[in-house]
Amino acid sequence: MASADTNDRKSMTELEACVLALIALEGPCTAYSIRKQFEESLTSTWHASTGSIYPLIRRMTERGLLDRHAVASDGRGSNELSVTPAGKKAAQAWLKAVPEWIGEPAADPIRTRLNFVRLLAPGERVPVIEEMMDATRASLRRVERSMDQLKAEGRDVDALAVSGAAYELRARLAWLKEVRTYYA
Amino acid sequence: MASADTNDRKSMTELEACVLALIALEGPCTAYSIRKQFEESLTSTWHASTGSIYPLIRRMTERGLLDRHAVASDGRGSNELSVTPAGKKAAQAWLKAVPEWIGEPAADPIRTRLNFVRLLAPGERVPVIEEMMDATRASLRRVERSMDQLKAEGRDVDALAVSGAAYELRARLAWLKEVRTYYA
DNA sequence: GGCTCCATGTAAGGAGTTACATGATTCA
DNA sequence: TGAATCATGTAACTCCTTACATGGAGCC
Repeated sequence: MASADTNDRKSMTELEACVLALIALEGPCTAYSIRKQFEESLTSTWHASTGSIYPLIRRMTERGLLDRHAVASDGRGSNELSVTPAGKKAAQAWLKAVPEWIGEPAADPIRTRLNFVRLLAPGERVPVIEEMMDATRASLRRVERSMDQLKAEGRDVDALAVSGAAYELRARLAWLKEVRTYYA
Repeated sequence: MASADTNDRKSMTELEACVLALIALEGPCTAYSIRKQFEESLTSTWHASTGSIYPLIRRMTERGLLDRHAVASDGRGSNELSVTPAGKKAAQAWLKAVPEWIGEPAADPIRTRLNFVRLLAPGERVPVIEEMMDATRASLRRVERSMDQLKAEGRDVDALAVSGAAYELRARLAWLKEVRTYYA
């Protein structure tokens, strides 16, 4: 049947797929620049620390998904990374194969915590909820600022992608407001 | 200065805190029942597989946060777990110490993927987006069903907690609709 | 000459996953 | 008596994190 070797490589982690897709989309770039982009990302989930990114790139190169070319003019040993045809295919396959679990609510540490808010003394609950609202509002401001900037740069597609986070944060705020009313 | 020993234990992971808070809230229960609760939870983030839950409980017991009592009447070696006073304090401290990052948008694999949707051929984008919408709708139905059931059981507090997920999913759908329009 | 950024990497360790292993209880 | 469920655990492995280590490039 199908060759278990070329096709059937064990599926990628989210981080691997994410890095691969990023390189596929943004063209040749260094590991360092990828790391920076993750660092500046609004969701801190993706840290892409050195200890994860360099081994990851080695793995992907060994699997034939990435190519690396030393930048001749740079004495620092810079490597430009680009996707191989197989790498591009893999990134597209990752996008097209929508897993069933993907529709699930995202893991939100605020929701997790609020499941247990009754552990606090009655008077302590509302202040905690309000701290969470403040943190969410601060985050929302950052997201909106980032959207404005992207729009100003004419990067409407990226602004639209980021707006997903804004939708989420506004929904969270609406919910927290309801929860606060309940515990007030 | 402050005793580094009693107070200063390295902060808990989300899973540890979650298990601790769960035991604190739901009273004595077995590791098995905790595992079941996580399995049935609507967010599959928390698997709490045997390989994580049992070592975790041992760690927490060693740290003096949990107590375990063998259930005498059970020949299966069942252990009832309960929180120690220190454990309850730790759970409350976890809830009260709202970290700055908590306001950030949650890591949503759908948002992650949609950042890269331009990697697909133009005709492939909308179908993928619609699959994601379907998956989200299915999830929303499950969440709403679960809320109805909780309300029917008079567990309004729990229903309110779950409704946070409904808010998030509806926001995601609204955003996906906008994205679909853009790519249509 | 020294500071900051660019750039790549390793080492030790933690936490979680899957798969395996074992055995009691309950119910048809 | 056999199957499903209750119940606890270990072993091997993967990935990620933090902290460390190294050195060139650009600028004042």
